[in-house]
Formats: sequence, structure tokens, C-alpha cells
Amino acid sequence: MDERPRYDAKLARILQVAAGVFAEKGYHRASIRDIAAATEVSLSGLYYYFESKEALLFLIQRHCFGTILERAQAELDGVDDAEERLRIVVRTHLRFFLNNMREMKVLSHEAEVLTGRYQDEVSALKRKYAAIVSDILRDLRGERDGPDLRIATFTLFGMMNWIYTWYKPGKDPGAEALASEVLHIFLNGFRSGAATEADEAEAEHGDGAPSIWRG
Amino acid sequence: MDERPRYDAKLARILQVAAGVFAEKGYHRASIRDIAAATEVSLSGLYYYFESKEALLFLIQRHCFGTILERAQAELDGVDDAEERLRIVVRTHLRFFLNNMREMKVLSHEAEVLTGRYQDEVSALKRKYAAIVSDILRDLRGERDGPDLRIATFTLFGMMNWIYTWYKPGKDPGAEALASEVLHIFLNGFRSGAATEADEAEAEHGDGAPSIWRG
DNA sequence: TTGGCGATCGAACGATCGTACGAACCCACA
DNA sequence: TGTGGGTTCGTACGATCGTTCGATCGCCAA
Repeated sequence: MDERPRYDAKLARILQVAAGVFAEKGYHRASIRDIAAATEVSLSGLYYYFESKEALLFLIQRHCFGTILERAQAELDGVDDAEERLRIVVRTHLRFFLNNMREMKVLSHEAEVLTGRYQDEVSALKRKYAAIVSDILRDLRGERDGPDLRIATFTLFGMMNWIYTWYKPGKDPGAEALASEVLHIFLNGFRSGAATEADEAEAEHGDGAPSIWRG
Repeated sequence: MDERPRYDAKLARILQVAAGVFAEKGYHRASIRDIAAATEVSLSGLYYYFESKEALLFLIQRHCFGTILERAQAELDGVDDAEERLRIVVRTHLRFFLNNMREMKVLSHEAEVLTGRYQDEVSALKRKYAAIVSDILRDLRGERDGPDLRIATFTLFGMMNWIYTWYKPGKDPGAEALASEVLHIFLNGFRSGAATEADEAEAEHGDGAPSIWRG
């Protein structure tokens, strides 16, 4: 019941095409007329599928974020080891990122545009996703000293979400290789405790940089 | 000669206030009328100081990027050790970032807006700055295997430039502490050789992604 | 065939945008 | 005191924006 295959399919196509337009020109610079031209739907015809430009952006972001959360949770299901869980999250994130770069660019770049309940709902998804990563990092760190969880989490997201600003398909490596590079840097960096840090600094450079976190 | 202290000072103030308006509302959503209100200069009066809205954004970005480059080069002067050079760059970058967050947000968030010669000139500054970091990383890596330089460079910039999306002054630590966290994760991760990584990768995906760093 | 409803459209409205133009202002210097 | 050029402003123009509204289309049930 309540199924409208025709409606749903066309809405999905509109969201996809509109995401491309927003990704290319930016949300504010792109006009509904641009989206009408790209989707081959008339200007007023579009408003049968969403009630405002902001609602259109909201639908794109919610669908995109919902899919990411779904996939991450599905891939994480049954896996207990913290390190393996982190590898899964990064790989899943980057796979989805590169396969849906236009949507992800809209998600990353137009994060502050939504207002009111639109913003509330997307922010809730965002917090949920960040909490998954943060919990993994807490588990991974264990009782040892280590980087602040909030900073480490956002730093990892920065490494991944910044990609849309420089990634060139064809030129740059695919999701798996990219995930390996990111995981190598982040994982080895995050796991190395303050003690290790001191040892390495001593052995290689004798630089005398003290422990960052102790006490 | 060619000095107009009154003109220069007022232009500088306009750039600063306009950067705040752009940071808050976004370049396209902010109107020249918003900037006129914020600067307390009349709408048409602003056009005595810049010839178009795009030129205004260009002046902001060039001034901001020019200052960063200047400071980085000054701080790096005379320092040879690669690791110390990286520490200096990250510290300088984050110090400037937190002290000029509005300008840096405009620089990061409105990177694709400029066109033509405006874009060319800012892109040149950006490449110059990225090359400094990339050269340091190459030096730091030496002859060993290690992450791809292009990816590592952009990954580091991602860690730093993503900050404007989550940083809360007062709540989050200052530039020095932030730089320590970022440097700890990135430096230890970047320096750790491929051997460690290979051990880890072995345990999981027979997926056919052998050595991460081809060749 | 016909009635009705989901789906689509053309045309227009008011608002806001970036920018241009000419007059008026202010102040150092003749 | 007058004058000229650097500086500031009020006003308006044309373009484009998001959104609305009533008419019309296509298709399936009666």
C-alpha cells in the first residue's frame, strides 16, 4: 500500500540529477530552472515532487546520509574487533564517497544551508554516524593515553571528506587503495601511544619533544 | 610613493568585515547590500574599492593566502630538518587558521567560485603552498616506502582545513594543542613503514590488493 | 464512453540581486 | 577664499531568483 512506483522512481531520478547540479554550481548558485533543464521536467512541474528548494536539498542529504548509515551498520554487523571495525568504516565511507561524489560533495559542502527541522533531522543522522566512529576509536584506544577522541574523530573525517576538493577520477587511485593510505596514516598515528612517540622521536631525532598527553 | 594610507586602511577593513559576512552566510547568499550594512559603507560606495563582487572575494583570498605563505616561509627560514619543518608548517597553519577562522573558512569553502585570472592567481598561490608541504613530506619519507605524496599531502590538508566545520572556540583546544594532536597522528602514521601495514593487511582481505604502494 | 485523479505545464508575480551613473561631499593646497 | 580631485552617496535599471496558480494532459475504473 501507499506505493507509487512511478512517483518514487521519478523523484529518485530528480534527486540524483539535482545533486549533480548542486555539486557543480553550488546550492545557492544553482537555480530551480537549472534543475528543470537538467531533469527535463518543467519548472513548475518540479514542485509536484518537493515543496521548496530547501526541501529538495534536504531530501538529497537525508537520502544520501541514510544510505551511508545503513551500509556502515550492515557492514559492521557481527564484527567485534575495533581495528577491523575502523577499517570497515573507512573503506565503506570511501567506497560510497567515490561512487557518489556529487551527492557527497553536496553533503559536505552545503552542510550549513538547511534550517529548522530540516537541519535538525540531518544533524541527528550526522551525530549518529560520528558517534559510531567515535565509539570505535574509544574502543581502539582502550586504557592507553592517546589523542582526544573528539579531535581524532573529526580529523579522520577531515582526511576523508576533504577528498572532494582534490580527487581526480582516473588520475587518483580507487576507493580501496585510498582507504589503505588513509588507514595506514591514521591507524598507525592514532595507535602510537605517547610512549611510542617519545621512543621514536628519541631514536630517530633525539629531538626532545616531550610527551604530548601524559598526566 | 603611491601611498594612500586612508584608502589602504579602509580597504583592509572592508576586506575583513566582508570576510566575516561571507563566512557567515556564504559567498553567493551574501549580498553586497549585506556587506554595505556590515561595513557601514553605502552600497555604491563599496564599488570605489573593488570593481565587482567576484573581485572582492579575490582580494580577500589573495590577501589571506599571501599572508599564510609569507609567514610559513619566514618561519621555515633556516630550518633544515624535515620533521621540524613539518611541525613548523602545521603549527603556523593552525595558528593562522584559528586566529583568522572567518577568512580561512572563506578560503576553504569558496575555493571554486573564482574564475579566469582571479582563479589563476589564487590557484598559483595554492600550488606554491601545497608544494612546500609536499617537498617536506618527500624529504621526510626519504628512500623508504611510504604513502603516495599527493595523497598524503591532501590528507594532511584535509585534517587541518576541515577544522572550520567543527571547531568551537572556547570548547576546543588552542592552536598549539591542536597542532600537537594533528602532528602526532599524521607524523607517526606517515613515518611508519610499509612492513607494519603489510602485517596488518595480511590478516584480512585476500582481495588482491597486495602492497599498497605499487612499484 | 466517460468521469476523475495523479501528473504536468505555461505564464506571471513580487522580491532581490549585481551593477552603473551622475551629483554631492570633504579637505588639502593655491 | 576658491578650486580640484579623491571619496561617498541616492537612485534606478535590467536580470534572475523562488514560488504560485489555474489550465490541461494521460490513464484507469466504472
